[in-house]
Amino acid sequence: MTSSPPATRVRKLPEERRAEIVRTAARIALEEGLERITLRRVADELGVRPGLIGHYFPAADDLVSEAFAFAAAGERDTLMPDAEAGLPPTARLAHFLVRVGGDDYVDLGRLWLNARHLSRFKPGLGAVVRAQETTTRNALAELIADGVRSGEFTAEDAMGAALHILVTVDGLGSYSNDDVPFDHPAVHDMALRTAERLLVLPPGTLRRSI
Amino acid sequence: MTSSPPATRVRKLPEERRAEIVRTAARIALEEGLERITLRRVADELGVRPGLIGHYFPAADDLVSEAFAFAAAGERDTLMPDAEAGLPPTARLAHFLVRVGGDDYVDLGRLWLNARHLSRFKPGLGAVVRAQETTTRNALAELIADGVRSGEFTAEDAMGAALHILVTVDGLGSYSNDDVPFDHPAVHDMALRTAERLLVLPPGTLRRSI
DNA sequence: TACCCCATTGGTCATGAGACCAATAGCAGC
DNA sequence: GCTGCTATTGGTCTCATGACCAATGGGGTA
Repeated sequence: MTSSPPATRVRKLPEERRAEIVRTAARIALEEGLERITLRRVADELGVRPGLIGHYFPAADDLVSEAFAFAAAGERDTLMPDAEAGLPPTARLAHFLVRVGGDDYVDLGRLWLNARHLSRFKPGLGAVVRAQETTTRNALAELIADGVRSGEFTAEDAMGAALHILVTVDGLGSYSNDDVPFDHPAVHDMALRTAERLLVLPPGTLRRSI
Repeated sequence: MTSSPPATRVRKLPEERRAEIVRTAARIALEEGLERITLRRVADELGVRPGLIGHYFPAADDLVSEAFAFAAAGERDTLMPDAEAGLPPTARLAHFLVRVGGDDYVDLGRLWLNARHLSRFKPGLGAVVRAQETTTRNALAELIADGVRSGEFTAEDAMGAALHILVTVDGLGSYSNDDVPFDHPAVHDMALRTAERLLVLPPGTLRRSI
């Protein structure tokens, strides 16, 4: 009955184990929140001992920061189709904004809210958050600049337009944890409509371009 | 040396003690965050024993919710001058948006970020957050409706405009914990300029009206 | 003045966190 | 095949939390 489990000790390559730990922590962060990332919790998920996680991350906060960076970078790649994909800027922007406004975004919106708050207490996480914000901001500004060059968008200041759009996206993301968000026509597609106004696109262009 | 402090036991009226506890917890929340509200911490501030706080708040979460409600309601009264103050809608709106965009708002912006995130784990707090959002939303919509009635503003949908303004305010509030916010003309007075556009006011009207 | 309610004390207990460390066992290189 | 490095184990220690409770004494009331 009280047979202790085999406890067969598996030794992996350090990089492999480390990647596995970060990936697991990122999944926990997305599903349950950054504060649920603990040495014990990650260890349980991987079927190893907590001490091992501590071996790779002597400061638990570093694991939290890295997990957020991993999750945010991975999700951004999903949200913003690369220019290499061959899509025109209008379609790329539309993809981004539609997904960001859609139901699938709730987890990621929550994660950003989570990280932005937690960075108040964890300076390391704050640095990562700001770095991720910079990357997203630059990617969006670049996308807009592409559109201006191709004549699809009209904007004097691509970075200014990107910032404005992101403020709207983050503002809407503030309500990620409201189980019953306030329903009003003004908030429907607010990010899409804001982008169309800023880039001088006829209303409905973005949603239609998908 | 080891003289134990007198431990003079002060007995206060329940309502008085309770109010004192909530007020102290709200101050801690504003200065250090809602998660710093603990029975021990509040007890230390008041010079009483932790058990006493537990007596008034058998569930610690309820103290957190009430502290947030107290802080948010109190700060809103400061931010949004009442109609009774005799100020015209334009000046009242300008006061609100200037303060919300100013440096004094960081603490409150952080608190809202804090509460919106924490409500993921504390349903009771979530209900309070939504109630406070509703109150703010209605107050702003009412202010805008006043302005439309007096002919100062032009808006078909006062609630829609209020929502749009609040999304912008909350979006900007997302960056409350960034020690070095990204500096760009587009974010300067974004809330003010958004309000002027929505309410069909000449640019600069709001800031000038103070 | 005496009584009694209940605000307040001062503990205990269980839980879960991170940090730390000596012992162990995979596994690659000699 | 042996040896040495180190990934991994399995503990321990300390700290903070919330919940719970019996005893105490302040102060209004009879």
